[in-house]
Amino acid sequence: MAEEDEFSVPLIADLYTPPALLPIAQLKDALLYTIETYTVTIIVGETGSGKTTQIPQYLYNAGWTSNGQQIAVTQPRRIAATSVAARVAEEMQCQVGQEVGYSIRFEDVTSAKTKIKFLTDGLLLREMLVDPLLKRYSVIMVDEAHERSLSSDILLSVLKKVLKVRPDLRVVISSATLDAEKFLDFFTPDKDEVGESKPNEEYGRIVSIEGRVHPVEIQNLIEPASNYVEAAVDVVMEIHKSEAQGDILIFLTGRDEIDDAIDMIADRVAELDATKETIQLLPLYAGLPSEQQMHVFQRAAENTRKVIVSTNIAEASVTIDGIVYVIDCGYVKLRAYDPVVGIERLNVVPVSKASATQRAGRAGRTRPGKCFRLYPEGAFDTLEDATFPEIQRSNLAPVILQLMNLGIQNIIRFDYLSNPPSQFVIRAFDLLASLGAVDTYGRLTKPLGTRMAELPLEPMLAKALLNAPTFNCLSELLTIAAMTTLQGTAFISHDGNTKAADKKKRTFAVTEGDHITLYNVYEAFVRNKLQAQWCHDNLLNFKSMTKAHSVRKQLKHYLERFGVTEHPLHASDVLKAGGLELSERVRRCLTTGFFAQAARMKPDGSFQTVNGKTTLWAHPSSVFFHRKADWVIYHEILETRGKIYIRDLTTIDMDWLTEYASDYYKTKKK
DNA sequence: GAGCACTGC
Repeated sequence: MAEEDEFSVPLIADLYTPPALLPIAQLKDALLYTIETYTVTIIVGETGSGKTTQIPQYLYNAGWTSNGQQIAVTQPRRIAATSVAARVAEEMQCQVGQEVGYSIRFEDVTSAKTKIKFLTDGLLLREMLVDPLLKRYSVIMVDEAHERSLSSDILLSVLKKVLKVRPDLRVVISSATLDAEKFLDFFTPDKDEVGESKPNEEYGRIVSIEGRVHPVEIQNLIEPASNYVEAAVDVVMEIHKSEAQGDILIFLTGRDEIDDAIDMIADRVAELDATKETIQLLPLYAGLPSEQQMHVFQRAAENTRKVIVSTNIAEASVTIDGIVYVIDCGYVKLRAYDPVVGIERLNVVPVSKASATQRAGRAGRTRPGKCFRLYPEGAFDTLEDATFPEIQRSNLAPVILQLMNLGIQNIIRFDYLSNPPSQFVIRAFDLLASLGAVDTYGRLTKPLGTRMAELPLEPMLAKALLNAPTFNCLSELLTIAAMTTLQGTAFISHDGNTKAADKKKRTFAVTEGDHITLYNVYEAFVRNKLQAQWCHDNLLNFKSMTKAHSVRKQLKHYLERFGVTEHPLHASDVLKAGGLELSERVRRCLTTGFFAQAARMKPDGSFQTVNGKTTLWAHPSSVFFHRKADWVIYHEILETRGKIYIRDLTTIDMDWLTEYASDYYKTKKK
């Protein structure tokens, strides 16, 4: 499925199939005919079919860009957009940025010559704010639509609307077998909208392209594993003892399980005969610093079998060649949103059939492989066909803002691929109304609501940032907003030494809390000239800090466009701000966005929500994990293993809650 | 008291 979206490693000649030999080449004419004749074409392309790289070239050669329009190909991930653009540019013998280019946040590598443009689906949605009918494109290909990400679902919905006005536009959707029909049904216009000349079956077609992968033999356990980590370790040792050479990829659900499995395998390996083939153990998860992630791509030493123990990141985002054996625990950790309490949870749930199939396929990229599923064969049939769409598991406030800003009036009756539960929509509207982004008629407010929608930030943070000039702390809020988007990745620990990292972190910590601590970290980074070495010495993630720098710059541009700029503090401003200290102004400003996420510390160090119903805990990364506090607001709340953690905390006065959100707290008391 | 599945603008 995601054969092209891998880390940008150099192409290895013997893994590269010349385009003319790909199965898709035989279908070229049929494909072009279908796309020309039908408005929507669903491509069911297996792994290795070459759909992503070849179809845009076919369309280009067939003249779909000769009238000055472009072909857009959307990807769910940045890495995919850049690496596929590089591959296609190479095949077309041009430089990336010429006929073939890509566009992702912070990086637009396109030019006036660009005809084929790869971009993230989220960015294409943003483009629609400027070009609502996407007139610059003749064809839009939405790749990996079966993953059902929030932005690709939304994109497909708005494309359906665009097609009603632009019958000349062609939409190509790449999907897995199981939901091809669903996509086609979705795009087929309702009966009353279709004229005599265009019966439903004339609107779209499904085209299947076989892949070019090796067979993977599936083996199941007879009984369900009582402990799948232990079962996985047993299977690794069994493979190592009795199967031929080849690397092993294990799918587990999280970091703790990965660490446990690695310890257990290491113990078992120590008992082995040292003269025989040995095992190299490699963890893989998103939170791992990227240098360590890169180890999984390195060839193992002589007589060494690589065993990669991974989260779901290896299912589609990271592709590793040379895997011959896959061990699939059958579970995945997924986010679920609880609209009643307003918190997100991370739950371990059974994978879908599509996921299980994709995981197994990871064993057949280089040669025939084997997949060991740690559950009985019959259990497969009980799995869901596809992973629950993200839109049914998420806080919808950002989505709703975005849809409204695209001119969608009726959010409840909007044509979703899968309807989000109405509870989710109601909760999101409540929040947006309390922030002043929508009025009592459910319309986006101007300019506040539209500006919040345009900023690439969550609504609460966007609101606080837009309020910053009032508190004369725009520069500070820009930094804080940029740093909180890093989601805790600023601090790293070399070789798992979290003690040292915590100690370093304390040198930046302040009693006001995490936001101002993060501000101090960024300020120090800038004072030290954005140096990698300085980050390394202070146990900071250089890549993350550089990202914060880009985000800050981008946010600043947005605010300048809105006519909101930083200005020095004049005497009159000081008076307007009540002559308050900077840190208090920052904390008050944050409260104007995050008032709905307030809590009070109890003597035992835990926190309680305003309504007293829920117990929360400071995340261990917070300065309040060790320190005392009274009232705080927090940026993020997440339940994991039955305990609710809050992250990025800042102290406030209780009075500020009613000062800045009197309506919100009045209605809550009722 | 002890942690974060995965993306993206």
